[in-house]
Amino acid sequence: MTVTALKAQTTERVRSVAAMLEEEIVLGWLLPRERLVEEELAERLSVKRHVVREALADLERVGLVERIPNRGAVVKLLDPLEVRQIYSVREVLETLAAEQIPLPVSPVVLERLRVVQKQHAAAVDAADARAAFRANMIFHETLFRACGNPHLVELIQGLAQKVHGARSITAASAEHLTLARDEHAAMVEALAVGDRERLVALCRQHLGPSRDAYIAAVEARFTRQATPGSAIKA
Amino acid sequence: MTVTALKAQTTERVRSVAAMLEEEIVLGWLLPRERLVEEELAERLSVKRHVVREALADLERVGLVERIPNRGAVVKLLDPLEVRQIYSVREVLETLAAEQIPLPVSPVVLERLRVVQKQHAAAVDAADARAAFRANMIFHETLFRACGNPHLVELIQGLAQKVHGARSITAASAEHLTLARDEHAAMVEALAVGDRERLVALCRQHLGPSRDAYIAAVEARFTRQATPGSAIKA
DNA sequence: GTTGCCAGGATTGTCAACAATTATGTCGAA
DNA sequence: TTCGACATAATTGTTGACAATCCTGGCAAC
Repeated sequence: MTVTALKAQTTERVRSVAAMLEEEIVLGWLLPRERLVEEELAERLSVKRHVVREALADLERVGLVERIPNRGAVVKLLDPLEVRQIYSVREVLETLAAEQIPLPVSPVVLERLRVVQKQHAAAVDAADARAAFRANMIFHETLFRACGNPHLVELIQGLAQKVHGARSITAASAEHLTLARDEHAAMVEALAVGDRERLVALCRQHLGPSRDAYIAAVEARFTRQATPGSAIKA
Repeated sequence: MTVTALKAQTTERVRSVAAMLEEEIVLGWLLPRERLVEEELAERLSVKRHVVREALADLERVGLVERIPNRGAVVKLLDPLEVRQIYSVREVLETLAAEQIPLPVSPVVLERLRVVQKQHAAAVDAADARAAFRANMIFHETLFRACGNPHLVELIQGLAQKVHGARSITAASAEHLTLARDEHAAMVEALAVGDRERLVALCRQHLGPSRDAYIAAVEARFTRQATPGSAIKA
């Protein structure tokens, strides 16, 4: 739909391509273990192979993609243990950030959060997974940025990216999206009334569902020797 | 001195070059604000420009280097605020890791730590800054790995890398090196006797000196409008 | 004396072709 | 039929040249 890169400043195009691929992974267009062939992507995204190459290197650094020398890149499949480990660190960091947000929060931040939250809610109600994903990203960035430590925010975002591959399960699920929508609203409210305890609790709760859903999905679908009775279904 | 990359597996060479540059930054060979010209580095390190390019992209993502489109890369100068912010997160994460190390620690880890600690001590006593730097990196990686969460370790290492540029002040200082040496020994001891509280306290203390030294050095040397009486000296 | 402009040089960004490596498929022998 | 060697195809990795961009310094105009 949106032609993001028109005449970007070189390195911007790389970022743009990386972001597009990231979105496709999150939205389930690209599934775990799927091969990412440079030339193919280059043609599809209307950029040169060189750019795709750099973008894939970026995604590898982030942890969304795995690159084997001379064999190419595949979207990385996180095993449940890794997911648990990542989420446990996320919990600590997001809790920490929430605790450090100065209360009462600045009105401008609060207003921005309200706006983004409304956009997210609208996207969820319209079942627009892509818009919901984007609004969700912006919401959390805006929220955690209020803690005042950009490096902490960067870490939180990095960890979120790492499990983006895991989000393809929840990113399209109406149930999860509405839950997230309501939790966002609750967060804004807690922030508005200056209830830190509630805010922190909400942030912690917020992580659980997507983690559990992914672990359940992986254990049901992607493990090889598990679930001996059920053969491949779909 | 050491010809690290002889016939590495492509992507390994990029890592190798990035590591070399990182070392040169830490050891003060490359100073903040110094330009990193691709072709020059390529010739000096006997690799193609392409490899240097990717290595610089790596270092940019890590935060050691700043890259401006069409203008090239410079080693990043962290302002004191950033250093404080990074160290505050480091403190949380390293404390967390130390708290999660299962005690008593496995004998094999303890033995490995002892070996590395001895190497570090030897390097410090021999005033070999490079060897000390390497041993120091390995020591902390070995220590924190024992916490069992690789992603937490990765974050800790990433933050450590970010302030590597800041370490050029302390990495060559005999005073700081001997202090670090003794603290490492104390950590191993605390680990050996299973004294968690002491271990955590040591980890926390361990961070302070280099942070303070860097902030002091930056405020004395690199700020522009400060120190109005003293003109450029060297 | 200051400002604006243009040429020259240095450096990064782009590209397409080529080399190297790995996977795939076929054929023959046991 | 199964196994292994070999040829072939698909894909990544590398290279050098070229284009675009940005800084530098000098010169002229105000």
